[in-house]
Amino acid sequence: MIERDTSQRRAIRQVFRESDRPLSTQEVLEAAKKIKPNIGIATVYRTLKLLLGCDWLANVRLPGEPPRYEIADKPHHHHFHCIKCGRAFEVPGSDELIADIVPPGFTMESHDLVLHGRCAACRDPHVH
Amino acid sequence: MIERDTSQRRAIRQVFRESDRPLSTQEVLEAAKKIKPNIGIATVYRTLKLLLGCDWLANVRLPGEPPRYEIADKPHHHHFHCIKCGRAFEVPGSDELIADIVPPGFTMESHDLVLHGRCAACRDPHVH
DNA sequence: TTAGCTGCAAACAGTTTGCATCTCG
DNA sequence: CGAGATGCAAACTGTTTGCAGCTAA
Repeated sequence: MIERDTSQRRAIRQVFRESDRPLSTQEVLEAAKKIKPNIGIATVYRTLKLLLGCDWLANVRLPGEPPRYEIADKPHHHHFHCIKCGRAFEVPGSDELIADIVPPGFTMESHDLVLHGRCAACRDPHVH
Repeated sequence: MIERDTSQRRAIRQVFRESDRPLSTQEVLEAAKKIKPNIGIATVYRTLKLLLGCDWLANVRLPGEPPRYEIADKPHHHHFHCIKCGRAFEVPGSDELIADIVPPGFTMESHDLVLHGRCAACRDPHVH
């Protein structure tokens, strides 16, 4: 799927390897610019699509948020979306709980669970 | 919150009252045009925002899908998104289970849970 | 009558695409 | 050298906003 190993593509993969949370397109662009200063947004979009297509990246879609991306080989987990700083975090998955609520006759193949609240850094409700 | 009862706003509320499923912006526009043919898309957006603000409408956001809206008076529930027919269904909420996985230091205020799979009508994997 | 609402079109924001140039292999 | 990748800017799509005219109360 990946045809050539260019410095731009190397920079984008490095950005994801060094991140512990899912990144939006803009976050990828900004981080990649620190490695390859004149990389363009079109290259970010094209590379994200490429890395999704070969399953090197996975799409993280929080309802109502622009799409984010993370390396695809992570173990199953859910996401926590901070309502103050807007960042997304990983939280451990617990699946048996969810299987119980599938209605009779329905077959569940996957699920998305997103928690909304304040992350540890934004926990004080008096500060904003 | 609603200041005036105009024919456009009446048309949009009628559309939701007569729908048994969440509607996207375009679906609202098309249905409202049957009642008020020259209603504009800007009025739809403005009215949806207004009806969300006064909690007459609720936002139904399935990850990766355009936003939909439904009348807000429904009890807490999750959605099951059928990967074959694309329809969204309600499933009962089960909240205590989810509180357990919030990481230390984080504060959860709400959550979104979407199940993906086949509904009872689409359960046979050989048919498509 | 008049504050608030509407339709239109222009403005915006996020994403994709066309193209001349560049570069990996 | 040449196919494929890049950066730029223009094109697109979905949503918001400015404004002159309209309408509910």
